[in-house]
Amino acid sequence: MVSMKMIAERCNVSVATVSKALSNRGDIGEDTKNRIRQTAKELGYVPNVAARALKTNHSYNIGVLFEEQAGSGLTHEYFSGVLNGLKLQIEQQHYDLTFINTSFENSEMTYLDHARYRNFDGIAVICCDDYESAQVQELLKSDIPTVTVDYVHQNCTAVLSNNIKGMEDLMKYIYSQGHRRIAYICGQAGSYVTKDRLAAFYRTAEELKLDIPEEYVKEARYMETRESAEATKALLDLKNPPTCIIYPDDMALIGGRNVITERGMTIPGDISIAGYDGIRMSQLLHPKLTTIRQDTERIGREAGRRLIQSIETPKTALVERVVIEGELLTGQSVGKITPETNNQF
Amino acid sequence: MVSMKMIAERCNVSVATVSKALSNRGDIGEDTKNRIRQTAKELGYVPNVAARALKTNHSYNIGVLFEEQAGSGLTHEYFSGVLNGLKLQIEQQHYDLTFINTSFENSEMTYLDHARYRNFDGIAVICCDDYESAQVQELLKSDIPTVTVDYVHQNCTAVLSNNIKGMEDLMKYIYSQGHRRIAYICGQAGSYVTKDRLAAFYRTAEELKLDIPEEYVKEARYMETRESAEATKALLDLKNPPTCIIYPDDMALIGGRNVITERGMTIPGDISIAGYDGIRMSQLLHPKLTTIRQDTERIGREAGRRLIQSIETPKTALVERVVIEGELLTGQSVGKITPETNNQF
DNA sequence: TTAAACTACGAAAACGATTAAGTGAACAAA
DNA sequence: TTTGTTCACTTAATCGTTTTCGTAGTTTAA
Repeated sequence: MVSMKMIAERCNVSVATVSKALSNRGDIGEDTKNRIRQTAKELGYVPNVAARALKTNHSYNIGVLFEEQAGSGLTHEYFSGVLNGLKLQIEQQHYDLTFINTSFENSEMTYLDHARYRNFDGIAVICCDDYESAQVQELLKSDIPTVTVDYVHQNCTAVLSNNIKGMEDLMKYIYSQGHRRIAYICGQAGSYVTKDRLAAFYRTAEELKLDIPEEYVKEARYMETRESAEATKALLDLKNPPTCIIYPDDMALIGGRNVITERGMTIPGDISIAGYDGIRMSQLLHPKLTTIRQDTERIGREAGRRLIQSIETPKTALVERVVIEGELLTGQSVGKITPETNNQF
Repeated sequence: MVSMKMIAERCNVSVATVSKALSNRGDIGEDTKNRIRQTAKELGYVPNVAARALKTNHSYNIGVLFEEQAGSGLTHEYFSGVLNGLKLQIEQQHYDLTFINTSFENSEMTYLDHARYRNFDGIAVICCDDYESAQVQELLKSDIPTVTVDYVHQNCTAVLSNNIKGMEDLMKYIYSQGHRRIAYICGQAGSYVTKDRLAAFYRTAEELKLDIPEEYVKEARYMETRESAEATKALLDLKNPPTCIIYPDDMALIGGRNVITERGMTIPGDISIAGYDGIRMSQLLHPKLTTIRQDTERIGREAGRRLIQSIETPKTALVERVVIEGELLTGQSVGKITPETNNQF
């Protein structure tokens, strides 16, 4: 490997001079600088990041926590979309992205230990089974600049998809189509996302003067088509079934959708359904799904931008709450219905 | 940050002794070793990977090339599945995973430069727009241990999904259901995957004594629903349309599926379709797709395992071709048809 | 008793960069 | 001429490890 030392010898200068020439700062003559840079290029010099990090304590590396139940997190379109946005943004700003190791078979390293070990300049927490766990909390409380997605911690800047507005938009659209009996299969309790959406669901219902019977709200984990199928069955079996069901996400919706079509009901003729996320597939299905598209790339990019900002100018760094708006995709899975339909019971 | 020096002072030994105690090698007394390890734990010592890498030239870090047309590669279920497998495997073996930077706005670093800069012990090439580009070739030819997925280079161990067997299985199953007029919308030429599948398609057709008119083979890029929709239209408009269409992948299939249903045709009543990949959604649709499930996690894991093997025992390292079998999911999108149907023209 | 061998540790160089402080030359001001 | 100031560069310390070699002290062999 070609080092500064070699360049220094070749140019008959000291290593310090080479450093100054390449980093473009410090006192150095114009012509020497050019001569050095030229030779560096000729020799194919690449700086040694380990040496630099050792000296400067600055790794230009961001750690990303991407914990995943069942080990399949990377294949979730929402999270992988966010990760992709994050990656694009930080690469643009000349940082690299390394996964925070989530395997502790033999080692006893915590997330924070791992972050220190790798000398991450900053940390992005994208997805995580249990934010309240000791390990994650230790990480969030640490003094390493950290940004979280869809989770709020006092110490960290958070980028949040506007689930409140999203749910509100969705509800109001459904209402505008004439629906008055709206059910909601929400994702697992304990998640911030669920909490926000559920609160928005109830609040909007109140605003619209809708009565939401207790049995209209079921729980099914995100992405779990079986659970959403079960919940759908329960809803359809009610004495007064809803005219529209909102699902935790587009994938979970499919589970319910299958139950509905198996029963010979049509969408949106006999019942309307709405999803969340706006995954690619949602706009390819027939009928196109009514859903909220989340701008995953934007979420990831904002997270990256803020994180690097707080790394590079710590004094001006604020703990911010950045909210990214979703977009209502009306699709065709929520149909127009007449008032009578709502009162058929 | 607590360093070896601090531990050394606290224990009244030299730094060298601490190093030996913690690395568990070298000559050292049993009791001193324990004393040192104890203090290290108490102080919360974490090794400094930069210093270690600088000295040993071993970063315990794997670079992954994940290049992505349109910047959305991470959301492709196949690739993200492979990446996930890779991540799981190498973390198990105490390596970390860092993305090879694909942004060159201001910098002029090539992939290889970036790999050298980060001192990657090994490289995994998971997905890549153009394997033949100078940059990628430079990387593959370099002396850094490298493993490729679904691409073969003389220097590198390759992990390959068995596209040949997969296509053969698919064809034979379709044939067994009575189909004799089988069309294939293949992915973009230039990809190894396409080449293999296309060759297998023709070879199996020959074996089955099937006649494949030239117009039965169309091209549409992977994941591109519009292009597959166009190709489907062309096929349906033929004087002698096929009774079954094989798509580049499950996602592209949806494009074709929509065209078919828009024309009022039923699947598999009026026409049969088959996909590839076996994405989650494929088994949730009605009818379930006939497709080949690729074992993405296994592919990723194998890639990781072989890569680390060739890093840690370079002498025994072979350039291997590891083939991972897919699995036929029969689904219901390919229907049984009678001989007459095949000869209706 | 003496030499050889072994044990347990320390001293010091090295990895490749950064950076504060120092130095000699050139030049300007007094 | 002397003094002070810039300029352009060098010296040398430093970051936290690893690793080779050296060396006391102890044990064993002759």
